[in-house]
Amino acid sequence: MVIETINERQWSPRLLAWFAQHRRDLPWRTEPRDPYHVWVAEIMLQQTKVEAVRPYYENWLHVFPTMEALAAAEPDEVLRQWQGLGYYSRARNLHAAVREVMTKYGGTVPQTAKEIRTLKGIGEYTAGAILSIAYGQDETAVDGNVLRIFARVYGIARNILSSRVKKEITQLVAAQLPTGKAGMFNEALMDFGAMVCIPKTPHCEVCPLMTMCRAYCAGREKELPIRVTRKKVPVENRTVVMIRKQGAWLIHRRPPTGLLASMWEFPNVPGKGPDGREAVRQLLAQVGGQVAIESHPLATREHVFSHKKWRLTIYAGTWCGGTLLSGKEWQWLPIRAYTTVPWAGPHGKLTALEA
DNA sequence: AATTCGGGGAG
DNA sequence: CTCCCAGAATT
Repeated sequence: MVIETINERQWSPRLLAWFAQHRRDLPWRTEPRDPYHVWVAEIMLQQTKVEAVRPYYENWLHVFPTMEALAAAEPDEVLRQWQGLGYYSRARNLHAAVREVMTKYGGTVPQTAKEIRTLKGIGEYTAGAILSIAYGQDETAVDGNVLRIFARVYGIARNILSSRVKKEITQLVAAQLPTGKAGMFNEALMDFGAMVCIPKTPHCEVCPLMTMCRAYCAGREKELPIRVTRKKVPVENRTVVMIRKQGAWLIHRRPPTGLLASMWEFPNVPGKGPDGREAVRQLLAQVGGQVAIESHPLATREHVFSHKKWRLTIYAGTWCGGTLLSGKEWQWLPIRAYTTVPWAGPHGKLTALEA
């Protein structure tokens, strides 16, 4: 097979040829393209699958066939028609923006990027989509499909969700935009991304760009694109007690394996409030001591790991008696020697609380 | 740059 | 169950 290089190459004709054969017949693609229709479709399609949008779109144009009709509607009625489609700000913004078009632009959807971008709910992508599809302007419309396709074709192994990569891909799209056919190209990318260059398992065997796709040629089409999301880490409440006996703190060495292995910490247990304090008291009883724990926390601290977050509630406590079982995992640490042990995560910083 | 905002279908 | 989808607004 001949491997073609993608840099500097104009491949939009190949995609347009594919589009001519495989273009989806969608209700908002009636000719001539109406700016209002394109607008409604683009808003509904934000983060929403085509099949979910289809019935809503048809109903919408039935209930609000024109911008005049939509502008005249009550907000509750507008929201009612959107009910079930999700992201309800889209409906509120669309309603407000259409009203603005009626009053401020004489009922004509603005034809410049600058003006159309001021309308509520119309961001970078939607502005480009409306201007290119409805008005035939040479504008890019970079959405999730485009980011995925370009990341693969150009072999971009970086986070497509970062603004930097988005900007770079936008430049690549602009360089590829066929003059006078930007709208068609943008729609071709949508269909291509929905039918061939799909997220998980792309259909490379039928792809018209396979010979020039860097990801495919490297056998990495399933590894791209890369999307790094901040998955919310679980929060773990822990109760920490700083126990003093004369000039020393009672500290504990963590297990030799696992999180913060073998590092030293103040006595602590999962949980918070009275239950947490009671759990610490019992823990120390097992070790051989009776302790009294203050009823009010000394401080709270949060510490973020890659996979979890500790929310620490720190109490002061006093050693009331007993003998510490001999062993290597507990010891009394002279206060002035606090820098001599390796502290587990945030525990070292707690020494500042009771200096 | 990170969060929030819905709902549904695919894997 | 997780991921992802024709994103935008807010912080």
